[in-house]
Amino acid sequence: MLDDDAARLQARGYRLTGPRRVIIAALRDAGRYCTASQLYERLRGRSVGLASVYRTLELLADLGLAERRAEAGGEGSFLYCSPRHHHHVVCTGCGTVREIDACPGDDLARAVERETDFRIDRHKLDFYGVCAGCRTTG
Amino acid sequence: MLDDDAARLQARGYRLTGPRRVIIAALRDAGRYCTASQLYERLRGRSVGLASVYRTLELLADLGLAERRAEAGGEGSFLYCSPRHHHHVVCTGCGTVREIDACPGDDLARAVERETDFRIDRHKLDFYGVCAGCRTTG
DNA sequence: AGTCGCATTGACATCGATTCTCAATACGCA
DNA sequence: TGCGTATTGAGAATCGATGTCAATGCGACT
Repeated sequence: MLDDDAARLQARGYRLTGPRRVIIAALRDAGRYCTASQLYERLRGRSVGLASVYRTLELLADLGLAERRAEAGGEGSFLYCSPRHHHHVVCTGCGTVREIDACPGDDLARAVERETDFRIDRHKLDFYGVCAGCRTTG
Repeated sequence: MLDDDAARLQARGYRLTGPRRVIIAALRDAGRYCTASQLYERLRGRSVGLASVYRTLELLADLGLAERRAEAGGEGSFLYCSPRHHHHVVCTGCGTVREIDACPGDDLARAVERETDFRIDRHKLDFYGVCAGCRTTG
């Protein structure tokens, strides 16, 4: 787990416990959306309870270190991500997710404000495609 | 319910039943994300079963006429939307959602392809802000 | 390094959303 | 209008997510 994450946890008064270290590391290393039970499986033998996985994922989402998504089957899944503004590219082949800097920017947000008379605060953008590895592998 | 929706259902071999008409109309008129039980409540007295609400929402999502989202509390919610390419503006005050034409376009997608070596197929963009009504109402 | 308070944990109970089951119904076609 | 079959409603069953609680261990303060 990154020092930055540890600092972020403790800045909010949370303790840096063993289970949290392990869960966060597993989510970060996965590099894709994971469900609580997937992480729980991956951590078998490390004596981490399923409830702690849920609690930690919830905590990360609250800290801005993870993003929650709706699974097709209704199961919730989480993606580790950095707290700065960024967007994602998701490989529809293998599920890998990468953060990107590309951003539509304020110009488009202002255009939307003119079109709708909303005051825009933030936006969320995801790209879907096929990564280099999945293209060559077939 | 719109004729276009009916055509789309039947083009895929699905029957245009009473419950489906009612559920689709309710979702469309809501103009925001709705959970199955919210729609079920709204249809009390019309003898529509909860299971049918779930089944119809699933069907709409499959037909591209509804978009699924993860609720904070884990409950799934659906938004009626048109099958053409579009994006959304969500009011963080009242929950109203409007479709917009504004789009980052292919230029940004190509920039992402250069940055990541992914082959981009599609993207999804949501704006969040406050609508005119919620600004004046406070 | 030792002690102590309290946040956190694991195991299991519980809750609640979603799906399954199945006989009854009604849509769409001839 | 009649028939075959997809669809329905009701309730059971499933399974993801959260609550409970005594035991544990993090970290602040000596």
